[in-house]
Amino acid sequence: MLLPRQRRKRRAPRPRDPERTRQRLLRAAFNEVYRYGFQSAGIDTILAATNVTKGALYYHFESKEALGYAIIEEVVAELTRDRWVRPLQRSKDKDPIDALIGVVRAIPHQPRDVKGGCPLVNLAQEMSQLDEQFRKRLENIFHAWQAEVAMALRKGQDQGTVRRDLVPEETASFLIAMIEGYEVLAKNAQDVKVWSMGIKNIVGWLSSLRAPGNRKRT
Amino acid sequence: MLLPRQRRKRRAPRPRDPERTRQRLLRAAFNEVYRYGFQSAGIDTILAATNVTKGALYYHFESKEALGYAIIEEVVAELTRDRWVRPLQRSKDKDPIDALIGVVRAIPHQPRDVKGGCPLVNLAQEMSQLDEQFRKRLENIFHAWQAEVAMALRKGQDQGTVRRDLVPEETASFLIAMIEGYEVLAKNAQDVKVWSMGIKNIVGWLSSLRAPGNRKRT
DNA sequence: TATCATGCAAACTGGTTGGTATGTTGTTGC
DNA sequence: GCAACAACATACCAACCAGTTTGCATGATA
Repeated sequence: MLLPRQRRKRRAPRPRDPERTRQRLLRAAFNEVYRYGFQSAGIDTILAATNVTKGALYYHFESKEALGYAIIEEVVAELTRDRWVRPLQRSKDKDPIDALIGVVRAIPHQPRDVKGGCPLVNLAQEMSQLDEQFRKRLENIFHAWQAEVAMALRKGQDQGTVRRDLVPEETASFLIAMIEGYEVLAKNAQDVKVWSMGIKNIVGWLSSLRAPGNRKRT
Repeated sequence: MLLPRQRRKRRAPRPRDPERTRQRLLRAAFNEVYRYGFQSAGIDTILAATNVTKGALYYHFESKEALGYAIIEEVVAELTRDRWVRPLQRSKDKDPIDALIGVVRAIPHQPRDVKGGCPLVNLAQEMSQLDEQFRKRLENIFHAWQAEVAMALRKGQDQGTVRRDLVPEETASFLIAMIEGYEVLAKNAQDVKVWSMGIKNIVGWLSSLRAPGNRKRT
């Protein structure tokens, strides 16, 4: 029983908006997880950053894992769509290599982002081996990403702007690996310059994918 | 006070060899950290895997962090030396590109390794942003790795077997980024095939570094 | 106006965690 | 053969942590 004899004080009730509460929780949880990793992110710390109480959290999410799954499906997946899927679909009529270069250059590169690394990689690195549910959700995102890049490359092959000797899916994975790899290096160095150098090299490599006769200067 | 009236039972004393005990602790701790990450690796779990007691651990290491530092400096650094520094130094007289291809192909690729990812990346990913002491030690390893690859490339440039238009240090970082990137992808997929494909592409890229006129078929 | 489900708030709990205090044993120097 | 130190073993602890229980306010509904 909770405080049987004494009246409990309650904080002044705030306007009720469950969906808003849920979103606030997701955001704060994402930030915590982004910084400390899923396992080390504390429920209490997340709550402290939101002015939401534990009761509310466990009303919206069954468990810490459920919260983690929601972070991936709603926050991380959305990030990827924002940075890759939509930009590539918007620039459908451009040369795909130019489009890819543009997207790569547009990856956030503020000190905050570089030092924090890629949210997708952070989670994959930590959880893929430990929890199949995490892994599958992360794989969906990787797959959507790769499929989008592959589609752009294939289109370029049809147009004649991209070399025909490369396999779009493999090349897409290669590009993703390069990006994630540099993201890891830059995060370890905690240095934006490492990232800039990475982008430069990746852009150079992307240019080498142009079909002969379609070379431009970069 | 500990059990003031009752005699404590003690396990049968085992042969004393402090250095051996230390190494056993390091190994077990590395395994735990490799699997669960540093923050989530439990002291008690590590001890359970070793038949060593907490007293012994805290006799050899001041704190969990100190244990982590030792893991990096002694176990992870040694792994990198084994896989990169020594092989590259042993094959000094070979074509550096051939040597690099050999080393890349020799990276462990058993299911265990692929599913666990790269120990260096695992730790860097988790700790670089959180603990400067971890970060610096990991950076030393990355740096030694990069320097070794760069040196091989430079030697190739002098020999005329490697393209002169590339900057050895940058290209070395690029290679490392590719490897780590694929390591992340393969770990997330928990699939050896992803890794094999990565190696294939990396080897292809390495071949493209050969100086014109020195091209071989791969 | 009474009722009831929704959306929380806050105290509480049981297990885990890194770390410590202190006792005990093997070994080494004298 | 004994003191002193190195190398542990064991019990213990405070803090923390995910999750639970119960209470309560509020708006929708009857």
